[in-house]
Amino acid sequence: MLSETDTKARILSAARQLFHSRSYADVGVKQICDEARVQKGSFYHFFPSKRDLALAVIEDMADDWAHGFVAEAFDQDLPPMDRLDYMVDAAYYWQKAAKDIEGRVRGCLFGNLALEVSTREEVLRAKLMAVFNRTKNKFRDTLDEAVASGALAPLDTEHTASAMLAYLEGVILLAKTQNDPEVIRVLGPAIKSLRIELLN
Amino acid sequence: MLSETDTKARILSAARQLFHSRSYADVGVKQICDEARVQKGSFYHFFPSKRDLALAVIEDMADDWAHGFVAEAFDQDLPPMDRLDYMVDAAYYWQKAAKDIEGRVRGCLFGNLALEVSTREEVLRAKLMAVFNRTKNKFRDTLDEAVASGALAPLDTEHTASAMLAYLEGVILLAKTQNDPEVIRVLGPAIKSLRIELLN
DNA sequence: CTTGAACTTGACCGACCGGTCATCTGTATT
DNA sequence: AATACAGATGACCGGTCGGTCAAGTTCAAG
Repeated sequence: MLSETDTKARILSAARQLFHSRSYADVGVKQICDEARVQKGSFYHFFPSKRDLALAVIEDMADDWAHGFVAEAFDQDLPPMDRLDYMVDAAYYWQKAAKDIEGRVRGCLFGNLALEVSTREEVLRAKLMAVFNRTKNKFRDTLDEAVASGALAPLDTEHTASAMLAYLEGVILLAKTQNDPEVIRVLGPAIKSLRIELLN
Repeated sequence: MLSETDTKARILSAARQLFHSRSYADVGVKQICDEARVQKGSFYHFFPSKRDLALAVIEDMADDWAHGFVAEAFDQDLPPMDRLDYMVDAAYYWQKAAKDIEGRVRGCLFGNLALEVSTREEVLRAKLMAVFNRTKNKFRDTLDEAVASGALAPLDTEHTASAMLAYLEGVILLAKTQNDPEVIRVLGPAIKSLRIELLN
């Protein structure tokens, strides 16, 4: 037993790709199945609904993301503030690669989905919020470390971390709207200038 | 002559509302027609396609927006840097109103559409980019004025303006994902801390 | 009173939507 | 060899999609 064909993985991979370069509502289950060389019935054997597939795609991507370049960017061996630049660089190169290959800046899958489905799929919204929260915590830990080491003057690390995440998403949004990854390279580094002061 | 029924206006209004609280792909022409109390055929008398409707909605909204609170926020009588706070406040109250009424933070219509359709509707992407560009120019003019008056140390106003717009969109994205307008109130004011230095 | 254009109506189109299901196959356990 | 179950198949479902169209209706200009 142990089943383990790669069918489920193929579906996830195809769905991720299609959701990312088009959108959730614009991609049908049929297209995903064709792309993954799988039959409709097989699809519904693994996923009870399209929504559940999206949920799985988000989880899948969040894992890859967390163990991929987020892990690299937030490498403990890097000076804290350098990690922010690393994060921006990674975003730039990733979007640039997509543009070179597909001709389109695809933006951030999480950001894309968040704006598209938040108002009508509560489960997905909550999941995406959790992903953002985890990322924010990475930023916050980095800022805490920078403050502790004296590389950064004390500030409200929790909220500044949120602000930085927001800025990164905003910059990627603008890059996608202009279909130009250079936007990220030009605007990205300013993430380090964001500050939210401590109250009291 | 001069036709002038309000049919077209009703369609635009219904479409704006529906696109904003759901999404472009998720709202059908039929639903828009029902909401506007108009027949399908009438719809296609005024708009050659759904895409053209979206284009008109964006233009329509951009006008209201420009003559509405953007005009107020960028009021020449306000001290330049105060205009930024005004802009953030306006975003906050607007999203809060939506949340109080519909129970959902709807986010920015332009940002929502930009992430949803940029990769597959070039015309819409270009239009949205133009709207963002005009807004960025408002920011830039404000920063130029602030620098001229000595309220702000010299910096790259063009790029800082873009950064501020990106940040605002990012903050709204986060607020929508958390379905909580307070995010805007907490993170918003940090828009003034963003800086992109002049080269050389 | 007629013309013609602006506008409205609602039936209709083929394609596709998300989802279901009975049936079959392949394989691991008994 | 018999059982059982995960997985795969493809036809099928009602409904909706964006869009079309021929046939009205309304009304101002000639």
